[in-house]
Amino acid sequence: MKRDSKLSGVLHVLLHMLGSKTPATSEHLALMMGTNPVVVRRVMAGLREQGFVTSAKGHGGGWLIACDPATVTLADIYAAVGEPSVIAMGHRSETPECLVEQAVNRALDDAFREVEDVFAKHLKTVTLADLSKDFNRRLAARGLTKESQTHAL
Amino acid sequence: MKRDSKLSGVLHVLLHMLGSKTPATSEHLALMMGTNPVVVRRVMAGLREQGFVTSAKGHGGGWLIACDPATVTLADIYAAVGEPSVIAMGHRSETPECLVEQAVNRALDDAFREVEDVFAKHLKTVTLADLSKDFNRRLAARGLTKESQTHAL
DNA sequence: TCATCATGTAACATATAAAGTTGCATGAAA
DNA sequence: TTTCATGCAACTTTATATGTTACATGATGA
Repeated sequence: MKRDSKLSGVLHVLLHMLGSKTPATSEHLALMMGTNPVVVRRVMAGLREQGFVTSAKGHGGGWLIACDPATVTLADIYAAVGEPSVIAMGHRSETPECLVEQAVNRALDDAFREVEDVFAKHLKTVTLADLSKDFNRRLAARGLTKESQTHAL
Repeated sequence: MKRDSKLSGVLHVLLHMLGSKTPATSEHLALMMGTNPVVVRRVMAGLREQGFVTSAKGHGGGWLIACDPATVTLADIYAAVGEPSVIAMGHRSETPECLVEQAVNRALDDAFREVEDVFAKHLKTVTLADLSKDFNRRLAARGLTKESQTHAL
């Protein structure tokens, strides 16, 4: 299966935007993410609906963070991008007549539910600010400033 | 992403085979699974390598269970089919230079690792015999015998 | 006012991976 | 020696995430 990278991508973009007072254009963000501006808009649209970012058209327009990174968790962002399934496995039939398959589905669903549960709980424990802190640790370890990193994309 | 249904499929097949003293052909099993005999052989090959089933060519040939269902867990079967990743999400870049992306990858990897761990542990707690028991409960609930179900595919 | 810039979005194209299919080789049983 | 079954490689199909094009909408500033 081709893996969904929306959560990864949007987190990347959000972290680059953190602290910036000037709007970032989709094109600028797309360059950072190594993708297309339309893809950025698509995924950011979900965040805008939830009020985590704002967008503005025209000259000087673009995207701005509109939330407190210390209170927004990865679970919130995950929800905002549509909660793409974490699970890469499925059943051969979702509503089988065969009782054997029903038993199999049941057993696997138990496991899948547990997995989704653990994933959701984990995401709730990490805030955007936590990610930012980790990023700054990495910067410091290289003896760089936030600006030098930002400007290098 | 298209979901991997190898584990689901092979469990279905195994449960149908449980208790049978006569070999089941790939074609027969494929009919049960609603798929192609070659697909059955492909996925059963992994089980054979691990010694969970045997196969025989020629007249009266086919597949037979070669393990004790009470001691083989879903984790064993999962391993035998090649441990397809449970996780449907990924990073935009596996080895990013960007420190922001490194921080994001790290955070998500933590979650992914936990998920895989939980999944593996869960599978270890369920044996083929457990599945079979659940199947028989379902049969009884319908007032059927094992034979009537088997013959109806 | 109008040229420019940026988002909004639909429609279409591409890429990737799982599953399905075909064809033929191999070997066992009748 | 014919038939039946697996073994397996190569190819096709399908699903879905991502990328791309094109154009509408609306804001800014000269």
